Amino acid sequence: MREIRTRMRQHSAALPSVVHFRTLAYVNRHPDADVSSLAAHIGLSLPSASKLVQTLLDRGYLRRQPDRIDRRRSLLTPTPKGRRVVDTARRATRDYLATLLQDLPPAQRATIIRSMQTLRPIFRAEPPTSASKPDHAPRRSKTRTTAT
Amino acid sequence: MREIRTRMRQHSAALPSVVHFRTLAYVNRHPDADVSSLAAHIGLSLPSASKLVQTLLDRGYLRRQPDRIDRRRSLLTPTPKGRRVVDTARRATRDYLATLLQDLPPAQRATIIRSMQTLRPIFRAEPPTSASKPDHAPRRSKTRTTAT
DNA sequence: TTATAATACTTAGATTGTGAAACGATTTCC
DNA sequence: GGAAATCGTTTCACAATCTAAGTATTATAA
Repeated sequence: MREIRTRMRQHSAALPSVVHFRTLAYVNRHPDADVSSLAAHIGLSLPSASKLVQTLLDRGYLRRQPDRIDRRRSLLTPTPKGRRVVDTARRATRDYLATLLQDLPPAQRATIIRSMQTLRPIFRAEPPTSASKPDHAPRRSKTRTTAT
Repeated sequence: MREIRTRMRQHSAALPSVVHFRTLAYVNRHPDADVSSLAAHIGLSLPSASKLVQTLLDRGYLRRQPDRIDRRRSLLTPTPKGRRVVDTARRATRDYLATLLQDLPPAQRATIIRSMQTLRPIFRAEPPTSASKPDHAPRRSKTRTTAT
């Protein structure tokens, strides 16, 4: 499973860091994303998320617009370029996995598929317990919500 | 699967970063570990690995001894404390997963187990392609073996 | 209505982790 | 025995992160 991520990174070309990629993936999936929710999702402090957004913005992966209703918020949306990066990486990963599994006898593939179907809802449901999915964020402070 | 890691980190208490944890896990599993092989495994440059080792050494997780045969090498071994950290995290993760899956009907659990047995050798075998399993290492240089 | 508090974000400064380059020590090869 | 390769550390610069402090906006309440 670790290899899945490695692959994703290898194919995401211009996007250096995991954090960058996760940010784009999140923004892709959440049309109402703002800086705070991003910070929570990535497991980053708000200032860090703010700078992260700024860099991604500078590099043309992201757009930032003030929310019309609450003008304190910055709404985040991917640019076409940003969307392309995520799509490409996803596709590459899928292809890689397909290659890896293509020689398995159909029965075993079926078993795997059934397992995944069982596991998906379980892992989808659980994460809330572990706060805001702070996968790659050490968070050293006393305010730490999650990691370490 | 991401959650597995999150959990491991949550329970590893005093060990802040993923890199630190992976380092200890590697050293635990490879009695002949030296700085270079660690760097390769973690996907870090040699200088970074060297510093990483120094920190872990300062914090009492690791020992470093010159190799008797080749005195250029520094052999790395975990201290009891380092071993404990890995063991504890592993156990906690296992318990967590067990809890998560305990309510599944036995048939489904069996399916998952069979899947894992199928997948394990595949993922064990593949990684070489992606160089030295550089999971969490962006590696910005031209010498980059993997990431970005 | 206006003042106070809370929220969303940004900026500033310090710390840490990383890599490249350069160096020292040791081993290998000719 | 000497050149080349290997292993590791040190030095320096840069990027990412955090905390603390500041700004702007919205919510609350007197």
